[in-house]
Amino acid sequence: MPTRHPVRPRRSPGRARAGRSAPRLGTRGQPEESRAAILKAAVAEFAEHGTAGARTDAIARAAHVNKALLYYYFKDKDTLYEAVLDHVFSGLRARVMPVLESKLPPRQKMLEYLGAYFDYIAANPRFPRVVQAEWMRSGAGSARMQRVAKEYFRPIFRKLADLLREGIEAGEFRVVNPMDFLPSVVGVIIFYFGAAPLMKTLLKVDPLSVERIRQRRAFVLDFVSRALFVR
Amino acid sequence: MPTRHPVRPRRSPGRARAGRSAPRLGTRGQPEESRAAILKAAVAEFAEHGTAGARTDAIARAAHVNKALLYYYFKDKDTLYEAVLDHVFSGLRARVMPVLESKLPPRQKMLEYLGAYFDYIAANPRFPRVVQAEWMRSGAGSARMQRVAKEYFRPIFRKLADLLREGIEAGEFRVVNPMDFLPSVVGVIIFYFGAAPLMKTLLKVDPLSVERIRQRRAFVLDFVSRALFVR
DNA sequence: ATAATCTAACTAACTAGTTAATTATATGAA
DNA sequence: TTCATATAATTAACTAGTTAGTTAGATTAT
Repeated sequence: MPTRHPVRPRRSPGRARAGRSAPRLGTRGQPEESRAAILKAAVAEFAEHGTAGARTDAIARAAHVNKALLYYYFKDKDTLYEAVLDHVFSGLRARVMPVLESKLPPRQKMLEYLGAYFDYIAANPRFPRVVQAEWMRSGAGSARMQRVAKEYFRPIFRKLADLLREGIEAGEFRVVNPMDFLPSVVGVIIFYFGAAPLMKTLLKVDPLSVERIRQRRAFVLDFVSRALFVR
Repeated sequence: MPTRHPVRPRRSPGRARAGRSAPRLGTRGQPEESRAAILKAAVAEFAEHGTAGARTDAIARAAHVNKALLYYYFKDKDTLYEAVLDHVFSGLRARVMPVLESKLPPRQKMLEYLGAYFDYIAANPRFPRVVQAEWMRSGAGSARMQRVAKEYFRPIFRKLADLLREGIEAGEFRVVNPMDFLPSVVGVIIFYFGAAPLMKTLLKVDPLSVERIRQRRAFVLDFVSRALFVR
């Protein structure tokens, strides 16, 4: 028979983890911080194990929070994942939209966009993993992804399509189909970080070292520039 | 209490799904085909739901096979997934290595490689999804991924690094770090297929139509050419 | 017969989510 | 200032449902 009804010595409730150095989140005081800790832990857990593989217990543990609190702040696992997606993509949008709405000339605007996108991912190398997992799901796109697409990607995509048209008309860009060019760029930026663990074992280099990331950034901008800009 | 001990009317064993049109695999006759059917179903299931989300019941059902047969051919879910990885990557290696071992001049060899890679993925658009999920797991790379890396990626990577050196020395390629160039190329090729569902909802086009794939292929070769080849 | 191929039914373990409290703080009346 | 109290924040322990994997046997070609 399995070990149901564990007879562990019970601590008096509400005073768990007495001697810990952790600042004892929650207990009326740091609700914002508890929520944030849960979200942060969720990002890590979803990134590591995917939507289905992520364990709510593990998230709660990593956030130093009781599991029920997770359901107090977020309706269920799915809602939590949705919050993670919003966190990731609203962050991206916040970095990238100002650039796209600026009045820079096409060439410069494109370079600024690439840099902003790259920097955001480089600062949060886990994010690609969080996304990809769901990204590529279900033939027509789940209702959830539909929402994310409309809320975050459509506006960015529109601006970028405008930028491409503008640059092409000005004779600065080669003629490219946005449907081909834009996912290619995202692929170049994102894939490196996804493949980082693999590269670490294959080569003997740390693909995420500061120096490497600096080189990588330069490479990406150069790579895309050569493919897009008219010489 | 849950519905344990279901009292469904039992069919005589060994004669399940009587009136079905399915060719009734197995029962001493088509062991190869049963195995293949399981593997094929597993590819689809792992692609759609990831390692953790994939359901062995669903795989068995899709393969028109009893679940226990799945464990007869494959030790466990993990082993099945490993078989899926081997299937996917050995196929890739088979397409790509002959090109890399040929005696074509660098420029042409690179284009042939790109085309071969692209065609393999285009013919199996589910494969990127199967891989990515595991691809980007666990900081240092799981023991499983370690194996896959050594068996499939290292030889391909070596040949490609040689090709790059050769092309650079011949003055045909710009000077690029393989660590930057190669993952970029893979990203460009793969990402489009992963993002296909999303693009389908965002735009009103089928990203996987024959015509679209033809265009995409040309774009990818051109995109990479401009970034790599000296003009 | 017998060994390879295949199956219905089962179980042990896991996991998302719930429940019924418990604690701390802010608020406000006395 | 003090004390009751509402309520926001938090928890230990539990449960219902799911799922990987097993068992004990049934077919069937040779």
